[in-house]
Amino acid sequence: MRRAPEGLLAGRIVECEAYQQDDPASHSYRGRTRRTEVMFGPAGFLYVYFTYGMHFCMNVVTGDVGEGSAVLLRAVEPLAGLDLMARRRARSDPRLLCAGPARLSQAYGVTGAENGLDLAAGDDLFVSRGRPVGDGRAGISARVGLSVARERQWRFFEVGSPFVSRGPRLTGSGWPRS
DNA sequence: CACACGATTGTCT
DNA sequence: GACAATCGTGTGT
Repeated sequence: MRRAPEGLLAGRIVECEAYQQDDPASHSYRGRTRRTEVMFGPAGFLYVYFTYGMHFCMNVVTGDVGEGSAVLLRAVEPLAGLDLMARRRARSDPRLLCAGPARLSQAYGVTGAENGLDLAAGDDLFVSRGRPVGDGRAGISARVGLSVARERQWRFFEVGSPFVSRGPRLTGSGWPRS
């Protein structure tokens, strides 16, 4: 849920990935740096990183203080504020509003300014329990876009949802098996 | 200080 | 499927 001056946004998380410190693919793998500072803080805070010179991606910090773990939010099923999302994304197809970590951040208006935000502190940005993924609809696969640690099946998504991002490119054109 | 690269996306072939 | 866009970050000299 996102409450901003421009309007109210709501969505249901349908895809995410886990990253922890003992994980070559994690930003926290090589220890604490200025960029990964938030990852090593308490759980429930927002870790936003900037990549490819133009994109922001958001994570929810999950571990104990000093640990360096987080969950990357990769896709959301838009529920409210689709018009605002469409304006920010310059696209109106609901399936392309929040399907992908950078698309999601753009639709939600999340940038580096939100890095380190306490998700439990107020109602500007937070995660709450919504409609759960149905029985047998929880997909598991390797994480997307990595060149290392491909053996770790730490991507979780709702099978068949039109709102998830594309599957791992290196494994072919189809969806990974659940 | 120099340099290679990235938890991506959009567009074109 | 291929590739450009675009710059902060981490590493090495």
